[in-house]
Amino acid sequence: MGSLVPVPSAGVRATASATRRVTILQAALELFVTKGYAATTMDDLRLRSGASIGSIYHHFGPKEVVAAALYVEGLRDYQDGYMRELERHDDAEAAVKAVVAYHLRWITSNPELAKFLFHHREPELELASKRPLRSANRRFFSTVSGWLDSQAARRIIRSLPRDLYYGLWIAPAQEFSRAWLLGRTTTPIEEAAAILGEAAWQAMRANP
Amino acid sequence: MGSLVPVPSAGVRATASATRRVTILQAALELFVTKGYAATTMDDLRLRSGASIGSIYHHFGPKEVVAAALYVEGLRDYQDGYMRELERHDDAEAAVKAVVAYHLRWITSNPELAKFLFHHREPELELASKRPLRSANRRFFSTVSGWLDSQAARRIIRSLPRDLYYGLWIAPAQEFSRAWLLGRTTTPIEEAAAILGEAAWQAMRANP
Amino acid sequence: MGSLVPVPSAGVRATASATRRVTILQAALELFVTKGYAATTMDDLRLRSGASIGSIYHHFGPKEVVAAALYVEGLRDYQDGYMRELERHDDAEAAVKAVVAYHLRWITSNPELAKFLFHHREPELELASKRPLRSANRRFFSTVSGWLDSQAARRIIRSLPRDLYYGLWIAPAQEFSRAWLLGRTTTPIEEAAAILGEAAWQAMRANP
Amino acid sequence: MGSLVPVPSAGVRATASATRRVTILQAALELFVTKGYAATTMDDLRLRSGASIGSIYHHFGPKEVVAAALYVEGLRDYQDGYMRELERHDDAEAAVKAVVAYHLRWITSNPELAKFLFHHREPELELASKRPLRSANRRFFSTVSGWLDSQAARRIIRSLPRDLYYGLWIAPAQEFSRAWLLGRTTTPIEEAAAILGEAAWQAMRANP
DNA sequence: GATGAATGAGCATTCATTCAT
DNA sequence: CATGAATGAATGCTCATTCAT
Repeated sequence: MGSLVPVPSAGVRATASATRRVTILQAALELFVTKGYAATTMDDLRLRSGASIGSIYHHFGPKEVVAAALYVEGLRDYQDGYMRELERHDDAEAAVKAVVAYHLRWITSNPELAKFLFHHREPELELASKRPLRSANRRFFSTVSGWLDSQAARRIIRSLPRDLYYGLWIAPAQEFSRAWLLGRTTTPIEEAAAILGEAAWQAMRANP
Repeated sequence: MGSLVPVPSAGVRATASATRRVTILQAALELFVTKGYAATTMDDLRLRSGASIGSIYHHFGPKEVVAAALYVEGLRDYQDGYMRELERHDDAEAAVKAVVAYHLRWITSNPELAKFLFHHREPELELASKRPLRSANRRFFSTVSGWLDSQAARRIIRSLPRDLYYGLWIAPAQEFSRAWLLGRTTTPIEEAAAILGEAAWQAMRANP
Repeated sequence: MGSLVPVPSAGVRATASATRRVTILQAALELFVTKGYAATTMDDLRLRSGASIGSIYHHFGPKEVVAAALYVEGLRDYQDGYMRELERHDDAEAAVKAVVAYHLRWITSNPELAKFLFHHREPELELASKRPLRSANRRFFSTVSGWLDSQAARRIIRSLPRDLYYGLWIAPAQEFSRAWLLGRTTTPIEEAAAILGEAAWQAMRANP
Repeated sequence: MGSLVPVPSAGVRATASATRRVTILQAALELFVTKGYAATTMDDLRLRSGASIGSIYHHFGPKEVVAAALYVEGLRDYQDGYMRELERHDDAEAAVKAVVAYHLRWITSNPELAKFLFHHREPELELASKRPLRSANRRFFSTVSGWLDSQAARRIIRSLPRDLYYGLWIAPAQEFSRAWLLGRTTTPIEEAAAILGEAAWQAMRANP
């Protein structure tokens, strides 16, 4: 889950440069999270990854592209898992709770990537990742909205303005994750998942 | 609410330099929010504020300090209003809901400041504001925690791990505000406040 | 000896601003010697002297002028003492040795001023002090050269090219002083004065 | 003697960047001597060396480092020649005089470097060159002191406090060189060398 | 693929100096 | 005489990016 290393398809030899690519992405992730995107220099990246400047440009091009690669690959991984939880559960209650638990699990499994994706929104970065990001987001939001709509149509989940669902469902878990990433929590993840999942369900269920 | 302009006490003339200081802060806020802290140059600030480079440095010093001033003053204003809501209401339910409404109101009244405070966490910035920030945060968290503890002791609010309260209470409203600031909401603020306040109360109240 | 404080002539009240002037000069001396002229800022001077920027400019004008005042007053004091030793002694041997002893005494009595005058030649500074300096130097060199010529004419001191006298006479003591100012000597001043005076005399005396 | 250009070993092509490095050092030397270290800007250096700002920083880093490189390489060359004279001569008298002559020769052969090393002590500069400088100086002083001690032990040279030797030996020649560098001498170097060498020997020899 | 020298626009910051109060 | 806000040219240095080898 959440790996940046593309699993090579059968019969496709993982080339040396695939390794180099991943090494650079790993270094970039650590740096972006520690110092921020704007404050990370290509030279920082050279030192940490061990690749030469020329090599970094060979594999990625401008700094923006390194960040974009990281961003898109991370986001896809997160969103894919999210949508998989929706598919996996026929029962709405189970699905709502499973997503909360998944969110917490993903973040604790990919803490660096989570910090980068969810906490370091530097305005400079937004534009870079536009193209492939839009498509990923569109797919994700239409899937989730579709699921919500169908549940609401069946009176299983409350009919709410769309712009309120996401906050009620994920935001409390998100806030808890933020604190967890900063090392400021004591509650075990499983316990938090149970409480936050239940709260999400109560907030979203249709009234009896 | 949320003004960066210190209201001059009666009989005290607002000095020219107090004006200059505020002008610079206003310009900085707009720029930081639009382009981000790292991408804002001192020359941008000079052009927008009308103050000379020398004058900016005379009043603040390094760029970091300008941002820190903005950050601290904004945060204090937000937190003061939050704590005032707790004092104002004897009834826990009313207080919980009032805080949610306050949060939404503050953000819609101070959209620029809200973006700067809540959405633009650039790692470079964190350190700068440390000293005075810590004390403000300490005061805020101990006040809020104290209130929660006393309500929990009286079995009015659920006994929960501390690290979960904040997410259940404010995070959904926060998420909604984020969307509002990006212009991606359609639900009117008052309606959102009602729904989110009620949801917060249900998530936090002690079970009957 | 070597005081920067002008002794007020009888009946002339030392004004408050004379004090201020001297305070600034003292601060400037310490700073120039510690950090160098170029690296000393007017703000350093303000902080160390306690005078406001405006006040420093009122008393001296540009930074160069502060340095020039220090330089000229210090050099005059040194040269006056030097020439006084020549007048005081009829005997050439006594005069040569007395000057060596005087040099060491002056430097140990005015260590800061000595560092400023003799060790910190920053090219930027030269020009500033030109006018009044030239006249002081001219007077000094013509006096000393006159004395040497008359002694040489009487076959008491060797006839040497003029450009060699100064090195043979003072340079060894100068070198010792440099080490002393850096705290790198152990020999007591009086002992050094005796040895260096004798050596100077042997190097300069006419052969029997 | 005194060349900043590293002589390429046979068969080793002088690389382009070695050339660039030397070009920059040459330009720096001229500028530091003319305007002083503090007053020389990186842009001056760019213009005079023909290298871009980026290239200068690529090869050296901060301005201090350029000066330090110059300083250390120059000092080593001077000290190496000094020590070679001591080795070359078995006879103490010949050695003492040879060193005086060497000093004058070195300075007249490397006038720019000599000005930089011996006359432009700007306090800002001292710290930069510390590390490699200390080791060079330590080696030099222990070699020279060792030589002096052994001569003194054999009663060939006077037993004097260590802190006086250097001044008696070299300082008069140093003072003459200073004047020579300023164009204020008329005596030919060879004549000065003879007189100053003899004077140094008389000041340092053991009494018969 | 890999390397690192070269480039130069761009930026934060400093600082001497002026001048209104 | 004293003060300190205001000014803006000047400066050291950074850094993304290119390209010849």
